[in-house]
Amino acid sequence: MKGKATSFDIAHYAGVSQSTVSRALRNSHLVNEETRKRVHDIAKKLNYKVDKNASNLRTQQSSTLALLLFEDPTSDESQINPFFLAMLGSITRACAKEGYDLLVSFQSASANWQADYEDSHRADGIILLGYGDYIDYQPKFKTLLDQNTKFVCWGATVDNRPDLTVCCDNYSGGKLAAEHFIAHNRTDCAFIGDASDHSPEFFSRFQGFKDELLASNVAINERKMANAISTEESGYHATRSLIANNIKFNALFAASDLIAIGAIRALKEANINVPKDVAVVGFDNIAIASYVNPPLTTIEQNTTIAGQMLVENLLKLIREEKVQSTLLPPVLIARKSS
Amino acid sequence: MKGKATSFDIAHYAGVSQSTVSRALRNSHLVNEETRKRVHDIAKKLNYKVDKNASNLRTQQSSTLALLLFEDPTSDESQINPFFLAMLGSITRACAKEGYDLLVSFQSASANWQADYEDSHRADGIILLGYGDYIDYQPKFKTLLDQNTKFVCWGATVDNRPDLTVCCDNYSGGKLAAEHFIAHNRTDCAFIGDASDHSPEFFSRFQGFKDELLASNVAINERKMANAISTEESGYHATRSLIANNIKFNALFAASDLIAIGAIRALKEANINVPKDVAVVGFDNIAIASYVNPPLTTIEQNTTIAGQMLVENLLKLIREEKVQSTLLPPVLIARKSS
DNA sequence: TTACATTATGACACCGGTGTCAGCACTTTA
DNA sequence: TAAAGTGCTGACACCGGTGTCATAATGTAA
Repeated sequence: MKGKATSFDIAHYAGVSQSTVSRALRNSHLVNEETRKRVHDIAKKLNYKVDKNASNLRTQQSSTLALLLFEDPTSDESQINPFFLAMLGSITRACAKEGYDLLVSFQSASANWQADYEDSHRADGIILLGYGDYIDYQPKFKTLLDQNTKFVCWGATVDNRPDLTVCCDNYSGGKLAAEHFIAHNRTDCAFIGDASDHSPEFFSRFQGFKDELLASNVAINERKMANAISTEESGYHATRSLIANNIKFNALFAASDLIAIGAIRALKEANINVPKDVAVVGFDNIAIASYVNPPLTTIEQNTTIAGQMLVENLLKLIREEKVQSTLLPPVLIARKSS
Repeated sequence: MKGKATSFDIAHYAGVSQSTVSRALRNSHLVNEETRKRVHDIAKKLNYKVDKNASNLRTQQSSTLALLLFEDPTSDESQINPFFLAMLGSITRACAKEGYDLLVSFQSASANWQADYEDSHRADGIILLGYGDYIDYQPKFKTLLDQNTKFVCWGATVDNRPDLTVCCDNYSGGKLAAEHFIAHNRTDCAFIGDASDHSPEFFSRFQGFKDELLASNVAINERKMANAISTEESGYHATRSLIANNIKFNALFAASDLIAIGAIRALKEANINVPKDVAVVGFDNIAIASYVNPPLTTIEQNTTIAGQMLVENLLKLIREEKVQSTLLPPVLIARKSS
């Protein structure tokens, strides 16, 4: 036998038509039990596998989802944000469970990204994963919607389509951090992240944090805030600049764990003790968080559930079923950094 | 326009035949420059994308590679070995650079894993990634070879086919660790990993370690060795059992960083100071390694180059080009744990 | 003017499945 | 016994491209 076996080969050996082979292999009730079995046996013997290209072409669907991972443009090429890697793991698993394959692609968030996996019939739907830059994305989202492309995104919201977003309840997460500080009498708070609406997730975290503090009559001083993107480097530099400007605080809320880890490095360098002088709380609960010194208190986003929800919601969209807006509850994981 | 545009739609608008459209879009020199341009313009206007299923079916190739990630069966479902995640990142990037898509699939190493992506024409070749269990894999490898499936693997070797393996020079890596200990006068060494030939990568690391020590007339005591798979938990328990048995040592070589991190936890719990009482060296240089306390000295495997080589070698196999056996040089990264 | 390249295009088979329709053999109902 | 129903199968169009071959139009050499 040269090349791979086709259904015609099986038909030949089984003495039936190719149509019958196709039906038999898909366990159609239209075929006689005995021929069904014979066909299956021969298929196994020939190590036959359905040609997905032919099958997909005919049925116009691919049993495949595509994952677009947007990276912070400034992040080191070789290092990928560990939070997204964890998401990738759970998405892969969720896809496998649903019988879908997963195409993975990295995209630079700043670049003119492409989502043509669905256009080219390689995937039935697309998952967008990244710390969304709200404003730049909207025109792209609109194009996708216009083309009736099925997609869901993590974090970033799509105008008028809350059902397309799966997201941690960042606002509540921010409140949890503030509650934690208040409970420990640390009310001289700093914030590192991006408090503009450019980065919607960070923004919500900050809002929740601020509002909860205000509810206890504590205001956050604007000078005690510094911008950072979600990298260790960026958190380090932002914290250093606060310290350099002689800004004092006894609690620090970082918009992500990587930022928090960078912040702790900067604090250590300045001989500021964590948690004695400054309590630090991060966000995400990435794997590293429990290994750093001191172990990082953080607001956990459950990546297992998040990945599952993304896949489930996307499949519902593909099947034209109704999808609910999905907001996942964050949980505070107390460790020694606070 | 209902549904997605096809080449026939373009043909209609351009007033040419579908054949010409197909040629024009692929920039065949057979079409007139002017019509080529007209076709391209219309395609853009209709947001036309080639149907990959149709194209792949006809050309019998998919421009896609599949990545099978084998996990240690005992590892926590939600946590994926960070070393493999780093590899996944670099493989994804390497694929993108070569114009290939990447299908990702997780497999349980113990289960009866499937590599039918190539059989079903979903991928042109397969990359196998995992801490290989040498013995169980060989029959599978044979099946893949018999079917003329193109594949490369990380770590595990394939009988008589060194060209199918991309691998860190684990033996030299083990020697580096031993050299490091000898240079720091720490010759009472323990080893945690799997020194049997069940786990070929760990085995080579141990061999190099042992041989280098022997070259300095230092023998490693069999009692100072404990088995572990590559998880933090496993490293923790293995180290605890050494301590519980009152085994003494002033240097510890762990077969992977995760094991080393678990080992450090166990040592700390037993009030054994790292690095003062015991110097620890790991293997892999995963992202976490530089953040743990103390920062971990480790033997780095360059995942960026490794991923590139896997993809490059696989593409060469697909193109039926000659492939060289690929052994990547490890580098010792000295940090505070030693 | 005839013979022969060259250029640009269209017609058509083909990739390997899936789904529809027709038809045959056989059973059930009136 | 004719009509209607059921179970199983084969023929065939079709999905949307790609590659081959034939052909028409034009240019070039003999």
